[in-house]
Amino acid sequence: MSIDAAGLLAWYERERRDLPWRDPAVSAWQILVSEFMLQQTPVVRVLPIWLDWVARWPTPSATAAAGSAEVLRAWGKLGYPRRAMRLHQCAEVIAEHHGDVVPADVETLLTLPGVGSYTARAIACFAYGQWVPVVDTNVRRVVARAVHGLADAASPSPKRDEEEVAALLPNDASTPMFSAALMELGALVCTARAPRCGVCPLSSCAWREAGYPAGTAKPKRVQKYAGTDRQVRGRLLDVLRDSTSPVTRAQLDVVWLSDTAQRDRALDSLLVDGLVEQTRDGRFALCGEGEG
DNA sequence: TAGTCGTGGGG
DNA sequence: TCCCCAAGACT
Repeated sequence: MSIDAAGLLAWYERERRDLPWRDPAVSAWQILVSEFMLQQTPVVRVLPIWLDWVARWPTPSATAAAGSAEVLRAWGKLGYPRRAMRLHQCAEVIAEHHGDVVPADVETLLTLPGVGSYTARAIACFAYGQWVPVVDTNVRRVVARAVHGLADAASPSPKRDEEEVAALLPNDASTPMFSAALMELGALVCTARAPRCGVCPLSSCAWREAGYPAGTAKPKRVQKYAGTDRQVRGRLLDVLRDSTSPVTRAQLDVVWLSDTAQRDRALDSLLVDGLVEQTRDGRFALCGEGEG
């Protein structure tokens, strides 16, 4: 079974969200920035950060010229701050080795820090209009349901997933819009929880035709957040983002009093990740403080 | 391959 | 309240 491209595209024209990075005037770099920010992060939280970001640093070289500490501050509480460091590194590589132009081919894109199988293809497709499959969690879910009649996608397998989606793509200039529409359908209608099948534009869906069978996949264990090292890291970084001068160990210690071993482990991991650095006098700061 | 890595909103 | 989830990458 294939996907009803005509129905999908008509629905997309009608219902698509008016997201700023979809404006045709937006540069490949700014699309790349949006893709980094959107990794595992809802659109509504990315919007304000992205708007400020591209106004402040519109090009890779402008981003590279900023210090990584300022980049981490601009990232704010978007989450997964290692993405901000990788975005900064990505800007440096593009500025230094690619003439300040985002590469257009998937192979080269895959060499960039923080660019994996999804992001490389999203840039090639949405920024450069290339015929390449773009497979994110939304696309995998839509295909699992509409094509295979399954409630949930199997565990990701990039090569296999991309081959399968490639076979569904239209062989014309509508490919980028088709991929954007598949993702949009997964985000707005064919959602993970409480899908809105009553308003689905697809003329055929294997899952619907099978009577919406429940999923059989074993429930993937959801990772807790409260009490984890990630929460401790978040609190430590919060202190460092709010201070333009290095802070003492004591100023960091107060954010996590219940488990000192865990607190030490979290701080050490931030140092290892290159998000935090220690000054010669033993205080702590965001990495790259004073640069840029 | 499975675990790690933030954060906050909604059911 | 608690739990699930949101345009993944990396090890």
